[in-house]
Amino acid sequence: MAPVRELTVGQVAVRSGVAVSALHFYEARGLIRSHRTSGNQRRYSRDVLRRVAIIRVAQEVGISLAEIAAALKSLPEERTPTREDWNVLSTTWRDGLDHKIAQLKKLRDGLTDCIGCGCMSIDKCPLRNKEDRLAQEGTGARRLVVR
Amino acid sequence: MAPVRELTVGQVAVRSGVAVSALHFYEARGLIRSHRTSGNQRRYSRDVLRRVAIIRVAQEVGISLAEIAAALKSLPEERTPTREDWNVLSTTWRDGLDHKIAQLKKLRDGLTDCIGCGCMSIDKCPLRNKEDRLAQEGTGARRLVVR
DNA sequence: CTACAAGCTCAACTTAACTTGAGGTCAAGC
DNA sequence: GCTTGACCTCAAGTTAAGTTGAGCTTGTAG
Repeated sequence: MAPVRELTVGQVAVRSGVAVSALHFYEARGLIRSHRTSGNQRRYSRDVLRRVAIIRVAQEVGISLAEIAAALKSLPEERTPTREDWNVLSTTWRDGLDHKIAQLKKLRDGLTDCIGCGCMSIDKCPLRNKEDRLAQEGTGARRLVVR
Repeated sequence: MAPVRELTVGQVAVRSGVAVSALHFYEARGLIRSHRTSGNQRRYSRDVLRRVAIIRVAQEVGISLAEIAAALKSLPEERTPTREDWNVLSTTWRDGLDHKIAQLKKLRDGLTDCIGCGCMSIDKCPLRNKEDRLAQEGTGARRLVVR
């Protein structure tokens, strides 16, 4: 088969692993774009596959569609994004991702050390940085804060 | 004031930073427990603060209430959980956390290294380990699902 | 002993992210 | 030319995780 230039919604669905209804939905939300045939059917450029891949991966790590949509705004609409375009997006997210990774590591490592420590006190305990003052004594808990 | 043995729902709310309605909700879902006064008001033992802290932290890293509820099942209902009890819980989650951390790293590193590389092909690319190969059917199964 | 903040229950509403269904159109193989 | 599967639109349903509100009860400070 000769290289397919444009993809139907069904093809995108199969190749991206995302339901047709979800693709419609993403389009309605402005995350992806398509143009229409004379018969009003959607056609996608191959770029859409990469976009959808990003959308899914980002979602899996807890980024909302709204945030993803905002980030994708940095990509050009008219042309296929260049490496540089993607780089901008990636650096936009990098800090947030670094933070999230750090948080998860702390939770993973801290869960065992801290959870049974009885340190439900002031902001020493990662699990208790709001204002609970009745308990005292914080054994060496690290901070695993959040957001 | 002598150390308070039991907490009202309002006190738990203030000290945990969680709304009263959310506490009711968690109780309905079996994540926390209370007993009632003769006048039908909830009273909580201090353990509930730690439970709620865990619930919030776990939620923030993307664990659903259902999963949290399942994990909390490993804690004893009748006595204050010991360090060992919490340890069981922590190791239960550790694998999931490890996996999630790996995912995040992939996204972080992959965004820069891979996203503009044109490698939307085989499983070399972290963002594309589903099966997209031009013209080769393959109704894709979803591979990179976490959780 | 009484006022009134704090509680209680239950139902309905909210947002996110989709899915399902109804009713109708398009396009490619025979 | 027809049949059939893929598409289209739009509305309504679904799940998670709560919030909001109405109507009624409790408990405690003065």
